[in-house]
Amino acid sequence: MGRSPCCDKVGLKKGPWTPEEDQKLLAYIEEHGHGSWRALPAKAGLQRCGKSCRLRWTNYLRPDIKRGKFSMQEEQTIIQLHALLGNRWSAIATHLPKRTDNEIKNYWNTHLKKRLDKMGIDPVTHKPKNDALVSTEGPSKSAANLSHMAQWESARLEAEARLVRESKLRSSSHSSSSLHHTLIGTSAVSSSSSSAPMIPPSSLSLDHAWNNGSSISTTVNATRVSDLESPTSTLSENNAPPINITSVIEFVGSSERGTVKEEGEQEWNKLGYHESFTHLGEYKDGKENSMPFTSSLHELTMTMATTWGSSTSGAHAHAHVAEEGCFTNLLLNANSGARSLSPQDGGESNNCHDNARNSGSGSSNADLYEENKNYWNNILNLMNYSSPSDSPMF
DNA sequence: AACTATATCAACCGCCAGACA
DNA sequence: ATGTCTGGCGGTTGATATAGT
Repeated sequence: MGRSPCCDKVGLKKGPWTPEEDQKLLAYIEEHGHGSWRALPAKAGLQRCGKSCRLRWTNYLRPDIKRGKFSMQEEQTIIQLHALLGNRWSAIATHLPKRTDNEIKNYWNTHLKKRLDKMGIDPVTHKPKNDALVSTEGPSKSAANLSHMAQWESARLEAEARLVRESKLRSSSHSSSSLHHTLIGTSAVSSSSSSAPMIPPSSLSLDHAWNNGSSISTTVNATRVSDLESPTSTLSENNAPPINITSVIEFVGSSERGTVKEEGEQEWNKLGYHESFTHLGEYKDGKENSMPFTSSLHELTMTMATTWGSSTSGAHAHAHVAEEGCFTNLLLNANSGARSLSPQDGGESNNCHDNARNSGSGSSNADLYEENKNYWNNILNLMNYSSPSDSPMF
């Protein structure tokens, strides 16, 4: 049974919106909230379908949208999240406040994908195209781990989104149709400022459970989140990392703590990417959070590969992972991450890296490290030498 | 100046999942 | 249990802008 169209297409306008239409839509939503998108066009006096109105609002008219060029930090975040989540633009957008999924998608397709491609990196797998790396555990081991972790991250994001929706419903049930409430409700995640929590209080229990569970299976059971669906995993449950929602949020928030210059004024070298990866082991000033977010996904993948890969049946190593929240800590602990990228260096390291090292399987892991290091050095160096404005890649 | 190629991005389309009757 | 409605998502298109010849 096919579904009926969202609205009667006959006589409805399509194509670019006029300022007058924008004004009508804005005025209506300011006064009444959007309510039912299907019913909105008639009420607002627009010859558009509800879907078109919703898109126009969410992608363009919403007041909490940041427009203009993406900062280097935003680019970095997109690349890393894309490596983790794939083309899940809405999920990526939740980690880039004030950016819409459509905008991120466009930016990826027109800028970042091409850039990675020209660098010889497969924008889908985020691996070098001529990747000949084959670990002794098999070529798919780390990929499988990453995929598995991505599944959990995806599930977490979905659960998070559901909780946001629930919170939105709750808040809307207590509100009139004022724009204020509408805005809060429709952008509970993406509109958060650095001082505002990105997730509703209702998700804290989930966060807590994710953080404290000793295994995914018990964690999920303990949360009693009725609609939290576990993804179908290709690995045993014991390999799954706990996901720290708060940490992931902080990871995004931390990227905003720094002075983010708009309109592409930032440069990679100002962020210290180049230095952090070319002077491994050095620690600029020793202050926590003083270095911008430099943790690489590839390093993360590497660490997961070594940690999980070597602990497939090792409860001990897994317990470490669960307790320390390695995944998100890696995202967060840029400093220690940069310090301890090499498996051979004698510098400080966090527990995750200790785990990776202690449980690693020798030379194959070292090779993997080298491969990963080269991969991200490539990305970061190339980006460093090619600011968007003068990039030879465009 | 005219034409063509390429880049950009707003908007559309089709599909899906959840809610609801 | 089933069908319909609705909102949301990701892929794609097409109009416009810009660069190159």
